[in-house]
Amino acid sequence: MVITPKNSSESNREYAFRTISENIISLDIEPGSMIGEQEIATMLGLSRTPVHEALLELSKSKIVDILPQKGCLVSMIDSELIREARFLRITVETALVEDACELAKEEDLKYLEDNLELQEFYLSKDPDKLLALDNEFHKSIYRICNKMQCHYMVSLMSMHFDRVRSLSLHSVKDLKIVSDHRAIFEAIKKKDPAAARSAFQKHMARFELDWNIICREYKKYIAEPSR
Amino acid sequence: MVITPKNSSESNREYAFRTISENIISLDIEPGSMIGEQEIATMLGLSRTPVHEALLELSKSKIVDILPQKGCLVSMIDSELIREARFLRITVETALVEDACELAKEEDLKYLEDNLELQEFYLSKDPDKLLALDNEFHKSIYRICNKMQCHYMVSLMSMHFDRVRSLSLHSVKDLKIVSDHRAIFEAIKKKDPAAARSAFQKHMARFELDWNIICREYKKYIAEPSR
DNA sequence: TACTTCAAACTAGTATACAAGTTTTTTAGA
DNA sequence: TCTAAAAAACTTGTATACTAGTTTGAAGTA
Repeated sequence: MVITPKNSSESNREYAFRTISENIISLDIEPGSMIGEQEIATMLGLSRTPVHEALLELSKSKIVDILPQKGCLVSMIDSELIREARFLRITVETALVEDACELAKEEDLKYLEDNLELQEFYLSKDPDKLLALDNEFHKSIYRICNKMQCHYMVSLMSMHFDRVRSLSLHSVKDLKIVSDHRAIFEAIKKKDPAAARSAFQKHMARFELDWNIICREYKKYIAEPSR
Repeated sequence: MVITPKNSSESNREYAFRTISENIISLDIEPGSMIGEQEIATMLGLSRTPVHEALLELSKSKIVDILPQKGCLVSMIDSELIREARFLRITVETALVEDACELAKEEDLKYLEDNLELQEFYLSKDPDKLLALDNEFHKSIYRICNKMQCHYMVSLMSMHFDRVRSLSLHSVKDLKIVSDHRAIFEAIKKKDPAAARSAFQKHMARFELDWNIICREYKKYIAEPSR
């Protein structure tokens, strides 16, 4: 488990939530492993209470499964939940990129452009940095459309998806996501909703290809279909 | 505050969450009022802990606003958050009703039909019962499409919307929602995605009309636009 | 050795106690 | 009476203590 210092602006609960989330997404906490409240509390120098509350929130998205009086199971990579997370993101964000064509102001376009340049810079250098920029790019679309509450809900579910993207960035060589993002950006800049829509859907379709590769390489982390 | 007995299958935290939610949506707890953890804990015969955790979860959807060391504010009716909740529901459920045309089995159609008959029965008799059946109808669409995790996320945000629907059912006389639901059902039964889509969008558009009526009648509960 | 039983060592859920910050009330002073 | 400062009475955040249930492992029995 990777522990970063506590940000002065965050509460103990927020600190615990952020740290656990980061470690689950980065796979520093392995899918299928058990984590104890006391164990994490000790590592973070906190009591059980804020850790308990953080795990409670994480359990809402089923990224962890609290087994009362037993422990806290970090979920295996579950293709059904990833499917749901993808469905939600594709559905919501497809609608958003169309709206963004109308709503994006000059400063919004500037911000997206800056983000894209950083993505291009870090493309082959730092996968984790790229992932953070990717997330920020998508988040900006929500911000442009004044849908930050939706972003919170979608991002909570996206953790299932993010964990796999984390794998993907490290194992899949041929990355097209940055050029995808630029195509989406250009469509928004040209205020062309149809182009934005198709560029976004092309972007999200790419994942289908990667899934087969990931299944092969990380079989041990992938849940058996329950049916 | 209306207190129902604790269901034997639910934990104290779930009991607190359910009770507080129900009272916020039914407006038995007034928008803009302050509620204390201790106060609610005493009413429910619990300690602060499970109540605290329930309020924490509610704060994630911004239906309550926890002010540290001050108290817990039940949010005013906020048109921006309602807009977001509606956007999310319309976007997600429009996609779902299309999919449902393909995925609905005989037993699913049977279940929807039964629900519809109950809706028709309670239409002019019991607004709260009707609201519950309405929610169950929409939830069934998620179930048919295997998207229950999405349902949880959407429903958490929908509380803003639900609170207004609760007003609407009591104050708006001309209710078309049941016939809307039947139109959606018939489209799914005929496996006609285009018809399902348009029936659903017609259903959700209806709310625009009611909003003006609600604003007039319940002005005291509606937040000032912050901008 | 293999199986049972029971106790000890874990787990999370919840109650309580205290810490830290805000609001309200009281009191002192003019 | 009015103002200002201090203290008391609140609030939530967090730590700790206890409860209840699960797992584990050792002791006892065949």
